[in-house]
Order: sequence, then structure tokens, then C-alpha cells
Amino acid sequence: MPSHNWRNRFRGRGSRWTAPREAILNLLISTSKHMSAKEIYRSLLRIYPAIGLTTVYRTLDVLEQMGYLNKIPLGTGENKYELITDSSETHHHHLICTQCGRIIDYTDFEESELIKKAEQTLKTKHGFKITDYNFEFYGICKHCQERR
Amino acid sequence: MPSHNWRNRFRGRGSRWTAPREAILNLLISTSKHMSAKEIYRSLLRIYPAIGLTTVYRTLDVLEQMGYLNKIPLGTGENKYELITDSSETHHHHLICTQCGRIIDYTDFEESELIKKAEQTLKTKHGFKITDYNFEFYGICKHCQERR
DNA sequence: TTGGTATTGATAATCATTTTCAATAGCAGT
DNA sequence: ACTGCTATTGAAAATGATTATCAATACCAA
Ligand SMILES: [Mn+2]
Ligand SMILES: [Mn+2]
Ligand SMILES: [Zn+2]
Ligand SMILES: [Zn+2]
Repeated sequence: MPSHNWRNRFRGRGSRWTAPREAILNLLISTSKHMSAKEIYRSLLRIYPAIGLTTVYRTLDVLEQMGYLNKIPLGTGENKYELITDSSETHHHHLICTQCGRIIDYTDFEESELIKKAEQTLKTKHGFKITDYNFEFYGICKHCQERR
Repeated sequence: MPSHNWRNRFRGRGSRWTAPREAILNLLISTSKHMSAKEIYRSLLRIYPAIGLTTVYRTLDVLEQMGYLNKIPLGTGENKYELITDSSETHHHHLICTQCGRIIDYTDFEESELIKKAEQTLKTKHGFKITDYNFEFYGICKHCQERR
């Protein structure tokens, strides 16, 4: 996962490889968390004081368009992001704690299969061409249940 | 579906039965569409020129808390709403056209079953208490595919 | 090295939803 | 029907996330 790999991916589609983009990617690569644009921005400020929040948003957009980023709506109008890497489970869903905002990854083979099947069915039955889907559970995480 | 039914539901939880709330409910009952707060507001203006958008939001909140309203995030930060009635399919999902905003109801027995199972699993396995979930497909509807 | 242009960051603008607050109206108790 | 308490209302301002604008800058192909 050397960064010239990412560099080439950007260059390959006519985009440029820049310092802000490298900083954002390094952060996304190194973290295991699901971060919001502002969280990414604030985290980068320490090492890259000149970076702008706007640039974070733009880079996340590009990454999403390239298919390397997963955008997770929190249901509050805010989104969190996670990089899609080779090693990461491509198909997983999320448990979102409405109390603390924590996001828990969760994989279910049956569910993934069903979604694939549904995509097919919806195309033939409703003529609906699926480009994306959301599947999130909302609730109270174990941690938050204990402290009340 | 006489409105004194709804009146009692409101009164039952210490809430008051008011003209704006009756107007909003009558609209939600009579429509088969999935409407946004602003769409509801604009539609009511004709018959109830004094109504405020704020009140629409507040009434939708109450209905959601009472468990009679389904809130559907469009992925753009905007939400649409639909009343949950006895006759309506309680468990259905949505196909959201990212081109025209149309929402298509869609029911899948297998999927509903799987979600019920998942709720159980998540509770025992992750200690996660589910209060709600989102399951939406995004894509291009038949209508929009033809006109391009 | 250079020129064209993609990108950047500061700032202002959007847009949906919330908050605030004084005025009003529902309704329980009389 | 009257009264008083307080939930509700609507206008206006505030919020919070995201986007648009724009002049300055930095990539990078040639
Ligand atoms: Mn994840
Ligand atoms: Mn529906
Ligand atoms: Zn939590
Ligand atoms: Zn459409």
C-alpha cells in the first residue's frame, strides 16, 4: 500500500496527486474508525495546519466517485466515511448508536447474498437500475446501555 | 378512520388535538405519496394559509415518536415521510430514484424475515438494542431510464 | 522551464431542520 | 360557560452540514 499506488489511481483518471490528498488518504488508511468530514479536518489540522475543510469534502467526493470510499449517512444529516481497502470486508453493514454516534461494523453473509439477489429482481421486475444502497441499523450500543 | 381516533391517540399521551395537527393528518391519510416537510407545508397552505412550516416539522416529530410515521432519508439530507396505517404494509422498503426523487414501495418477504432475525442476532451477539433501521436502494427508475 | 488548468483555501451561500419566544388556544377543573 | 394552566403555534433567527465562488497556487505534460 505505498502511496505511489494511490498517486497512480488519481493520475489515471486525469486527477492530480497533491499534498492535501496525500494527507487525507494517509489518515483514512491508518485509521480503523468511521470519520466525518469535520473529524478528518480537525485531525489533519495538527500535521497540516493549512488544510481547508472544503478540500476534505472535495477529496472525499473524488474518492467516492472512484469507488474507494464508503459514505455512511447517520440519519442526522451528517455522514461518516470509511476507505474501502482490499483487506477490508467489502460488504458489511453498520450498527449506528443514536446515543454516542459510535459505528459498529457488522457482516452477515446471508444478508449480502440477499441484497445481490434483490438487485437482480428489482432490475427485471421494476425496471429499477440500482447504483447504491443503504442498510443501517439504529439503536443503543452495549456501552451506552450499561451507563444509564 | 374517523379523526376522533387520532384525537384520542394524541390526548392519550398528554398531547393536544389542534387544527394544524388535524390538517396535517388529513393530508397524510389521504395521500399515497411520500412527502417531505416542505411538500406537506406547501400543500396545506391552500386550505390552511396560516400554518407554519415549523409546526409541520413538530407534528411529524410527534407522529414519529408515537410510531405512526416512517421517516425516509433521501441521502441528500432531506427526508420524506409516510403514515403507517393498519392497512399499509408495515414492513416495506424503498427504491429511491436519484434522478427524479420518486420513491417506489417494495416488499420482500425474505428480506423482512432476515431483518427480524438480524435484530435478534444483534441484540444477543453485539448487545446492540435496535430501535430502527434503514434499508433503501438508490438508482434510476424505469421512467428516467427511458427518457435519455 | 513553461503554460494551461486542476486544485486549493477563505469566504459566502444553500438548504433542511431547530431553537427561541411572545402570543394563542386546548382542555381539565370549576 | 368561565378560568387558569400550559402545550402549541408561527415568525424570525440560529444552527450545522455541505456547496458554490473566486482569486491565488501548484501539478505536470510538453
Ligand atoms: Mn464500516
Ligand atoms: Mn413507502
Ligand atoms: Zn453508544
Ligand atoms: Zn426517476
